[in-house]
Amino acid sequence: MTSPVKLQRRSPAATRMQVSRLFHALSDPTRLHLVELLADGEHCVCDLMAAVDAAQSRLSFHLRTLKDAGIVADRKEGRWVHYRLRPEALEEMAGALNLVREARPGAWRSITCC
Amino acid sequence: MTSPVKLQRRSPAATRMQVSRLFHALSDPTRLHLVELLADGEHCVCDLMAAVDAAQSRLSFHLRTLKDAGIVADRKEGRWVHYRLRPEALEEMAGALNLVREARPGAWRSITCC
DNA sequence: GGAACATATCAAGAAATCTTGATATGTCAA
DNA sequence: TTGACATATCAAGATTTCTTGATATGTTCC
Repeated sequence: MTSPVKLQRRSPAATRMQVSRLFHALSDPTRLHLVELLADGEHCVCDLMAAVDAAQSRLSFHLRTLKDAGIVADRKEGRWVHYRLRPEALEEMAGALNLVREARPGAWRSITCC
Repeated sequence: MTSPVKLQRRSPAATRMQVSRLFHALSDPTRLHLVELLADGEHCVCDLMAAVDAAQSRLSFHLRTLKDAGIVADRKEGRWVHYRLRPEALEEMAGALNLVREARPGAWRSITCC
C-alpha cells in the first residue's frame, strides 16, 4: 500500500525549493565528476578519491552534499562505504527540465508590456 | 556559416565547469521561478517583477545570473527589456543529465575495493 | 530641456558554501 | 588488545553568493 501522503500536494514554491536543491548539488565540478563516476554503478569512497583528486575530508563533504540532496545513497560494508546514484533524483531533475523545455521556449515575442 | 570554433574539443574538466555553471544558474528558487515564467515565451522585466515578488535590483541580479550562464537572452526595446529562454542551454543540461541517466545507474554492487 | 520611468550597476553587509587540518568513530588484522 | 585503516565530522578561515539601498543610464513624454 502506498503511504497516505497526498501526491503532488507541494506548493509550487516548495517544489521549486526542492528542485533547486537538486540542481545545487550538481552545481559544482567535483560533484559532477563524482556523479559521472557513479553513472555505471556503485563505487567505494577509495575508488572515488583516487579518481577525483581531492583530499579525504573534501571528498567526504561533497559526497554528503550529494547524499543530503538525495542524489546518491550509500551502503556501509565493513570498514568502507559504497555510493550509488538514486535514479529517482535524476528523473526528478530531468522532469523539471522537460516541463520548461516542452513549452516551446522563445516561441513568441511579447508585445504588450507594463 | 558556422563559426570555426571546434565542437566538443573541451576537456572533460572544462565541460564539467561549464555544465556546473548551468546547474548553478538553476540552483535558486527565484531563478527557477523566472525560468518557469519564461517557458511560454518572452516576458518583459516588469511582468517578471510582478510575478516573482522581488525588489527591482534583486530581480535584475538574478536575471543577470541567468544571462551570464547563457540560460536566457535579452532584447532591448525602447525603455524596457524582454527576456527569453535559450533552448540550447536547456538542451545542454538535459544532455548532461541523460549521459548519467542512460548509464543504468545503480546497476551493480561493487565488490572489489581499495 | 526636464520629469517620470524602466532597468542596470555598484557598494557594503549578510549569509551560504567550500576548503583545510585536526580529531573522532568504527572495523579489521595481527 | 593494539595498531592500521576507511570514513565522517568538526572548527575556523577563505571564498562566493545573495540582498539591500543608492545611484547611474537611457528612454519617453510633456
